[in-house]
Amino acid sequence: ITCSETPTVSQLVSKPHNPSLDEDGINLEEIREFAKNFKIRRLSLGLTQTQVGQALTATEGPAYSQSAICRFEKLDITPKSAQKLKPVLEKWLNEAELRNQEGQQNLMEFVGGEPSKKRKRRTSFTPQAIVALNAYFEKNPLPTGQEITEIAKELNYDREVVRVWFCNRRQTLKNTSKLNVFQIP
Amino acid sequence: ITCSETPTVSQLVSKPHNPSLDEDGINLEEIREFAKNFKIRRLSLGLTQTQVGQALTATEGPAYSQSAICRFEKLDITPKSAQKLKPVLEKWLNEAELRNQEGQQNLMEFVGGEPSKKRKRRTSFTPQAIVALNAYFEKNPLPTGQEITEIAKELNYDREVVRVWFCNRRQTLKNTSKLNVFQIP
DNA sequence: AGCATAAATAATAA
DNA sequence: TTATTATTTATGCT
Repeated sequence: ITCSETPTVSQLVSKPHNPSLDEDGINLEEIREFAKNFKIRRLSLGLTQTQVGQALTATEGPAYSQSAICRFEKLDITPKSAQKLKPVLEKWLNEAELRNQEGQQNLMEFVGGEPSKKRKRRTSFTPQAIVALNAYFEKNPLPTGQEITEIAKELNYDREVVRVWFCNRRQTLKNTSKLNVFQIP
Repeated sequence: ITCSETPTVSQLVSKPHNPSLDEDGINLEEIREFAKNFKIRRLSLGLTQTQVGQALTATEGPAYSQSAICRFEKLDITPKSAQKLKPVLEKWLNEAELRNQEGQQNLMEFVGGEPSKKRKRRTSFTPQAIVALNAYFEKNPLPTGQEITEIAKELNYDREVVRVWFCNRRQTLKNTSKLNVFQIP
C-alpha cells in the first residue's frame, strides 16, 4: 500500500528489519509491549475503554475519547502521539490498580462511574410477578392452557411468556435433586 | 427474593457467612478464583468465549456453546455443573497457553479457527440507501428474515449488513427515546 | 481528534 | 442450546 502519511506504531513494528528506536529516539518495541500489557491490566480491572477515556478526561490534562484508547491499544497512532499518551496511561493505571487493592468500591469511585450500573435486562418480570408466578407454580406446576391464559391476563404479561416461564421452571426442577435444601424459609 | 431453585455458584459465594465448602464438598471459593482467572487468561490469549466453546466442542467430550462459557465465567451455574466443567477448562487452557508460547500460529491451529480472519470493513451506506432503510424501518422495525433478504436485494447490499443495520438502528432508538414499545412495564 | 455508527463480543430470554 | 438483545470495540469520515 502506498501511503505518504506518517505511519502508525503498528505499521512500524511489524516491519522485520526496523530498528526498535525510530528517528526521534522513540522506543517502539517498548510502546508495543506496554500497549499489550495495558489492555490486559485494564481487562483485569474489569474496565472498558469508555471508562478509561472518561476517567482520564475527568482528571486534569487533555480529554480522551473511547476511540483514543482503542487506537492506542491497537497502536493505530503515530509514534509521537503514542509517546505522549503512554506516561499518562501508565500513571493512571497504576493509580487505578492501587485503588482496586483497597476494594472494588474505591476503584469505581476513582473511575467515576456509577458503581451500581447494571446491565439492562432484555425483558424481565417484576418482583411481584415472580412472587405471583412462584405461588401459582407451587399450587400447580402444570397449568392447563386455560389456566395459563388466566394467569397471563391477571399478571398482564403475554400468554406465551407465561407459558415458557412454566416450561423453564419445570425444566430447572427436573435437573435438580436438592431443591428444598436451598429454599429460603 | 424467594427462589426455590438450585442456587448458582455466584449466589452462594456472595453470602457472607457461607462456608466455602458446600454440602457436596465442592470448594466454591476455589471455583470462583478459577473462573476469574480463566477469563483473564482467556483474554490474554486474545480468545473469545465463542472460540473456546468451539474448540472444546471439537475435542472429544461434550460440546460447549458460547453461552456455556459465558455462564461459567459469570458463575451463573450450579456448583455441580461448575465442578464438572472446571477441570475441562483448566486442561484446555493450559494446553492453549503452551501452544501460544510456541507461536501465535500454533495457538490458532489448536483453537481451530481461521488464523487470518479479519474484521469486516466498515460499510458506508449511500445517502439514498439510508433514506430507504429508514423508510423500511418506519414501516417495520423488526423485519423477518425473508424481508431482510428482499430489502438487501432491493438496495444491493449484503444481507448480513442489512440485518446488522436493523439491529443497530433498534439499539439507537432504544437509547434515544425512553419510550420502549417492545417491553412490558 | 472525536463523533457517529458498523461490527464484534458477551449476556440472556426463549 | 439457540437466537437475539445489550454492550463494547473499531473505524470511516470530517
